[in-house]
Order: sequence, then structure tokens, then C-alpha cells
Amino acid sequence: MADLHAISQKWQKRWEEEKAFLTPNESPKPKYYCLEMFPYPSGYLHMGHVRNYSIGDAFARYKRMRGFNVLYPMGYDAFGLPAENAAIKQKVDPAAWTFKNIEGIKKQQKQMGLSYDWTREVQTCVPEYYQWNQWIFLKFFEKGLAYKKKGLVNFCPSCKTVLANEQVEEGKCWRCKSDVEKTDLEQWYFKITDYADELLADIDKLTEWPDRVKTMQRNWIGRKLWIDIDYEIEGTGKRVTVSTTRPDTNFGATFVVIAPEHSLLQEKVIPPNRRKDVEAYITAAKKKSAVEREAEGRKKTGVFTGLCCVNQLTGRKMPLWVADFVLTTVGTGVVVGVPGHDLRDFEFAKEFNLPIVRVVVGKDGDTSEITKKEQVQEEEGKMVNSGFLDGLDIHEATAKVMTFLEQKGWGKKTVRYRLRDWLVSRQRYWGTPIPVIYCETCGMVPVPEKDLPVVLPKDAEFTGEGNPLEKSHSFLHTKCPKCGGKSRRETDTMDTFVDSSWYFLRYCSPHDTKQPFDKTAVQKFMPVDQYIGGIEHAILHLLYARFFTKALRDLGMLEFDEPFTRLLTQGMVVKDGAKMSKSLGNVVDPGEIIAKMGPDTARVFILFTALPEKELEWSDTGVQGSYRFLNRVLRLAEEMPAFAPEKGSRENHILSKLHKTIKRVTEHIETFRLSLAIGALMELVNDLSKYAEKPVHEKTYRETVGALSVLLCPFAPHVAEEMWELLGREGLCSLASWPAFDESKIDLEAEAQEAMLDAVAGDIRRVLDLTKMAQPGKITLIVSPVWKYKLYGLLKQEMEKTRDMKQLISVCMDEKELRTHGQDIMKVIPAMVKEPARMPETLLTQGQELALLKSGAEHLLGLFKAKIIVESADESKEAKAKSASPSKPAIVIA
RNA sequence: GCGGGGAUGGCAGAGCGGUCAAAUGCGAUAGGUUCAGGGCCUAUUUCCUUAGUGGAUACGCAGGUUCGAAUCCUGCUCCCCGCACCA
Repeated sequence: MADLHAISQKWQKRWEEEKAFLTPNESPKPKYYCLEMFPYPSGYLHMGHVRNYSIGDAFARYKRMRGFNVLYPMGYDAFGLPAENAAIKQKVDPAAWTFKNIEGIKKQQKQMGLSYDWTREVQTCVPEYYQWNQWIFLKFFEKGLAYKKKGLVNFCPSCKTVLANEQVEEGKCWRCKSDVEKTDLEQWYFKITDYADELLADIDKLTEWPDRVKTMQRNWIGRKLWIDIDYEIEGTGKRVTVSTTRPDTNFGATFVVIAPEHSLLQEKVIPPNRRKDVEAYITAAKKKSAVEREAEGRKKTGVFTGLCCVNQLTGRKMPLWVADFVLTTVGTGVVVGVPGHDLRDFEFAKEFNLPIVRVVVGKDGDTSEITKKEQVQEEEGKMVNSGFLDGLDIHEATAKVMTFLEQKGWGKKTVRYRLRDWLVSRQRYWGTPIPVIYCETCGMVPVPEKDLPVVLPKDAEFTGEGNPLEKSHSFLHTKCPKCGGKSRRETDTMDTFVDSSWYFLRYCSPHDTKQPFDKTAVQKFMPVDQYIGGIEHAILHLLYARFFTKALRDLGMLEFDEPFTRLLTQGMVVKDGAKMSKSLGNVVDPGEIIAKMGPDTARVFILFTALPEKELEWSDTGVQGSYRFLNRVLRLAEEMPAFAPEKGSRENHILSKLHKTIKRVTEHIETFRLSLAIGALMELVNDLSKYAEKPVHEKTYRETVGALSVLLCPFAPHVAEEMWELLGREGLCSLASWPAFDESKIDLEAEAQEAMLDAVAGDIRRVLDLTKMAQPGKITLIVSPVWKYKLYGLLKQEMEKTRDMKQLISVCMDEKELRTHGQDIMKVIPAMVKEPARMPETLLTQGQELALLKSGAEHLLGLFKAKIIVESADESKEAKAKSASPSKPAIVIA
């Protein structure tokens, strides 16, 4: 077995020496931007990374060989908590820790033989990069897209910082999984909600994104038409505004529920006799965390306020309750209870004995009183007991009652989003300082552009208590840019997702010192044609990057709306059914595989074993298989077979196979079915090995193996280069052009079948001759049922309609029929009928051609009112006797 | 609960109306190899039959459409993955 690791080192050195993969900004070739989500440098390369880069590199290499000027860069998302935690625990400088990790991961990436243009490397933790975060922040601030406000925020007690809504998963911190607390704090936000409509609408433009991701984003943005309805609170002169998306069921409303945190409850509206109970409930509810609420399940709690509202539609008095299942963050924080048609309302009504009214009859037709939760009809049905809405479908009813309520002045339609503004400030050190100063006299002052960057101080101390920036004197104290007076800096830093929201623009002009990116360069390379990364960023990063793109466009810096044209979300790498993790002990170190069996083995295994989107189950024997495969391929170039002087039918076969393979591999790479592309290569290798067992035509063999090495290059570039060299080819295989496939070569195989087809055609001719003199009912056609008749039904139908050959042909050639039955087949018919002996040039397989011939024969027989009997060949000894070749169908004229 | 995706040979995993007993890899069995082992090579790997050939079952279960279904339709069962007290 060859030393694939040594081979890889040899070629990596060559690539570097020859600067093989640099991307010029100016090039006559069309551009192609292929990008992988840049990694957080945690210190080691894991299989998920290897998979990500194997996919991306294969594609980038393929596009490069197709003649594109491929921008394929790499960088590091280098700010973040782990560095700071390391600083606290190990007393190291977060910067030093991060740079060390970057060097480690980069070394491994280089060992993989990835074809990045390393001169474009970007690191987000250096001032040369993050000053532009600050610059963009200032631009956003000027436009009102960055603002500070006090409000209920998510706080992670373990990370000691606030989190964006997108970073809270099931009430827990996305990074450390601690329970998130809700606290009232003043924080910085980006106004992503300004773009909610466009972010939603433009999802439709993302035709090459996975549906899953698009659905998740749509749901996250959550645009809905609501109606806010005002109810008078009896005897108080006050009003309460409920909000709902389902006013169709309003005739069934029997109570109103208000969230415990609602401001109305702070006004003195509660009757004195109820005040104590209500206040006790509110206090208890506020103490409960989101997780505690969840732990209680759906069990409903609540307290009656002693107040009532009146439903204008029915005149019904509706008691006003306080309950914690109603959330202040949704709608107006007050809901109208329709227990017949909302499960939560039903549970609440059951708990507190509130009346339940049916206003919808569902598909089940049940009109009885609603007493069980199975009867609660939420999704579909027709209105009943609802006055002017009766008989309408619930959706029609919704529209009608909304308009009605608005006309009456009782309600107001409102579009609401689930999406909230992006909370970007973090109380941590290792991030981009927010460029704002607080002056004792002038108040909040943004740092002037000329004073950027605001650099992280070196004198910070990492105690684990509080934000180190708050205690760094060199950082904290400064002069007011306006009045020169005493002032202090903002100590919050930016969410690291700010860094990753525009890094793909920076790659276009990575060394620009005057601006975040050069507009001309960006205009040239953007948008990213192919983006590859994990599904875990379906909302977070991908939504933020889309927002940034639109915001920067409105600042006049970009001229496109969406950053990523095509998105591939790769699947996870698992072992023994679980995600690889240190704690489970099922981690396979890529470095080890690379050292033992070479990077190409790892790459081919990963790409071959599963389609990129799917989960990949790690298998050590599978890795062995890939290793064997690469050795077999390499041997094709190492060990030349015996040569024969002449070309023969075997050459036809191998060339046909080669061109079929080129076609398949090309199509499979384009559609990211990389495992199938490699499978096709394996087939070719199998055929080549067989071919090489006997003496081969040298030129054909060398050409085929040469083409194979080019086809292999995206997946196993080092082995491909080695083969290329062994074959004595010039230059680098990586820079060779992608082979084109030749349809006529693919058809070569058909030639081999010619003799047999001639024989069949001969039979048809005999049928034709005989039918001329045959008496109706005297001709029997015996056909083996092995051959299936694609056109059987069609022709049989046509036989009944027409006796005219020309007419039949024109019917057969009808466009609709062509579409239905396939152009390739249909175009054969006229040629065959005209001159049955000569087979037309088509892409038909043997089976299709024979089927066609026979259906043609049957049709002709039909024209002469002959009798056709189709039966098994072996049922007729005569048939068997007359059949010259066993694989040929028997056509017998009796 | 809502939304999305699946169920194919011993395993993983293609195929998405006819060239399918079904790519490719793994595993298994037999044979070969200047072969210790390993590696490498060849053949076989649903069942029945044959000298070659052929036939019968098969692609979660039950129906349906079609000359023809792993592929299309309907129902069922089971699995996975997102979101979730969003009114």
C-alpha cells in the first residue's frame, strides 16, 4: 500500500511553491464564490470541520477546473467566550490563547490539502477587522439601526452576560445550557425588526436554499395579522386591549385573561376585596422562571380580578382573570378566552368552571356540547352560534369579523412579528468594544470615526467576576470627544454574531485599511454562490447575515439583497448513533486518520459514505474501504498493463464507460450528490481493473486513467496529482480542465449490439413482407415477455383509431406524446417504419430499442388486421428453436 | 400539539414508471496469490432449477392506477428531526 500521507505532503508543498490556488481580483474568467462557514478556533479540528471542508474543497476544486475564477477563502471567528474562560482558568491572555489555537487548526487544515487562497485569511479578533465592526456600528447608530433601551432581557448566569432571543433554546443558554433568567436591563439592540417584512418576503428569492431552513426562518420571523379589540372594564372607566389572530371564534368568548406582568394591574383597578389574592398571585408568578413554568406543564393556574368586560358581539359579561399562561411578550399580553376552540382556554375554563360555548363545527360534524379536550376544534370547520358569521368557513369568518370589528371602531388590525430586535451587547471582554462614550456633561456620545479603533486593553484582569473592561483604567477613562470633559467608555462588547454577519464581504478585499470592504471587489465576487455549513445556523447566523446585507445595502455600500445564493446544510458526523463528543468518548481524531492513511482517505470516506446533507455514521471499516479504493486507483497509473497494438470492442466499452462516468460525475457534483459521484468513479475503476487484466490499447488506457485522475481530483487531490505525474502529464492536475463528455462515445456500446439488432430488424422486415400477403388472423407473433413494451398501450390505442401509417406517425410525434413517452423513443418510430433495417442513432438502451421494434411490429400487424399473440418464448418450442441467440427475443411467424 | 423528513438486501446507502434481484462500500463464503498474519486479486452472497438458460418471491403493511410499480395515488403502522402555553 502506498504511503498516501507522504504523497499528500509532497503535493501540498508543490501547491504552495507554485501558488496554485491564489485568486486574483482581476480575471477574464467568470467568478465563483465558494464559502464554508468559518470556524471558531477551539484548538483542534473535529470531524464536523473535516466534513465541511471536504465538501467545500471538492466543490471549489471542481468549479476551478470548470474554468471559474474561484474565490475560496478561510478565516477564523475568533472572538468568544471560550478564550475568556481559558483566561480565567489558566491565567493566559485570551489573545495569545486564540492565536495559538488558530495556528493549530490552520496547520491541520493545511494537512487536508484544502485549496484556499490563504493570502485572504481573516481573523475577527484583530483591530484591523473589528474596527470595522465599530465603524458599521456607528453607521447603524446614525441611522437609528443601533439603539439602547431598557427592557426584559435574557441573562445567562453562568456566562454572566445577556443573550439574544435567538441564543435562547428551550429556556437555556445556547452555549452552556444554563437556565436563562429574565432581567430588566438597559442594553444595545440592532433594529432587525425594521427588515422583518423584507427578510420574510425575500425568503422566496432563495430558491436554492433547503426548504427546512426557509421554513425555520419564516416561523422565526412569524408575521401574522392580528386584531386588537378594546373591551370596557365595567365600573372602572378603563379599557383593556386584547389581541387575537382568531377573532372568528369571538362569539364563543366567555372570559378574558391578562398576564401577571401587565401594566394595567399596577393601576389601582382591582376591587379592594380581590386585591390581596391578585397581588399574591402576581408575586408568585413573577418569581417563577421560565423553566419552572415549563416544569408545571400545561396545568393552568390563575386568579379572578373581580372585574368584568363586555363582549360587544354577544353582550356577554366576561370575567377578567390573571394567569401566567398568558405572556406579556405576545400580542398585547391580554387574551380573550374561547374555551371551545383553544386548548389552553379550554383547560383554563375546566380548571375554574367557566362556561364553554361551541361556535365551530369541525370535519367530524360533532355539534354536541364540548366537554372533552378532544372536541376542541382549532384548525378547521364552519361557524355556528355566531350570528352573521354562521355557515362561513373559519377563514372567511376571520376576514369578515375583522373588518366588521374595525368598522365598528371596536378593534384594530395589526401586523405583528415574532421576531424581536437583536440584542447585541455583551458584558464580556473578548469581543468588539462598542464605540460609545458617556460624558458627564454631554451624555452618550458615539466615538468619532477618526478615533477608531477602540482597542481592547492589555491590562484587563480575568477574575471571573464581572466584566474585566469595567476594571481596566486604561480603557475605561477617556475624554469626551465633544467637550473634552471627563467621561468613561461603554464597557459592553458586541455579540460575536456581529463579526460573522459580514466577514464574507471582507474576503473580497481582506487587506483594505480604509474601509470594511472595497465596493468594487465586493461587487465582483458577491453574492456567495455556494455557502456550506451546519444546520445549527439556520436562524442565528443566516438571519443576521441577511439583515446586515440589507442594512449595508441601504447605507449605499452594497448593491444586492441577499448574501448567499445557494446554501448547503451539511449533516452531522456521528459514531455509534451519537454525535461525536469528548464526554461520550466516541471522538475520532482526524489528525490520526490523516497521518495513517493520508488526507485523501479521510476526504473520500467522508464524501462517499453519506450525501452531504445527511447524517454520517463513522465506520472504521468504511475508512479502510476508502483507503483500499485509493490504492487501487493509484495502481492503475503505477502498474501499466500489457499493451495490445489494435483497438477492439473492449476499447469501445471502456470509452463508453468513461464518458458515461464523466457525465454522471459532473451531474452529481453539480447537485451535490458527492457520494454518488464517487460511487460512479468506483464503477469506472472496477471496469478499468477488469479491462487491464488483458492487453489494452495503450493510448486509450492512458487517456482513460488520465481522465479518471482529473475526475478524482476534487475528492482526492493528492492521489490525483500523483497519478497525473505517473502518467507523465504536464502541470498540475488540480489546474487541469474538467473533461467534457462525448455522447457519441457513450453510444459506442450500442454498436456492439448492432449485430443483434440487425437480426431483430430482419425479423421485423420479414413480418412486413409476410403481412403484405397474409390473410387476416393468420399471423402469430410470439414474443418473450422478458421485453417490456413501453409503447404497447399507446400503439394499441392508435391502431384502433387509424389505419393510416403516416397519420399514426404524426400522432406519435405529437408534442404531448413526446413529452409523455420521451423524445428519444419517439424519434425512432418514423425511421424504423421507413427503414426497419437501419437503427437510428439514439440514446436508447437495448431494452428500449427492442421494445420499440416489437411494438412497431405489432402495430404493423395491426394495420393488416393480423392476430397478435404474445406469450412466453419457452412455451413454444418452435420459438426456442428459431431463436439464434439466447438473449434475443423470439419473433416467429406461424 | 404544529411543521418537516423517512422506512430498500446481513449493515450503511443509491435508485424515484420499463435496460432492477436493485449502484457503491462494508460484512460473509469459497478460491487464487513467491500468501505466516495482513494485504491484494477472482467468484458467490433471496429461494427453486439449468450445461448455458429460466422461474418464483422480494424494496415497512394493506389496497389502487398502469400493458408494466422499489418508483405514482390512498389508507395504516413505525422511526427521526425542527418549533412549541404565539392566543
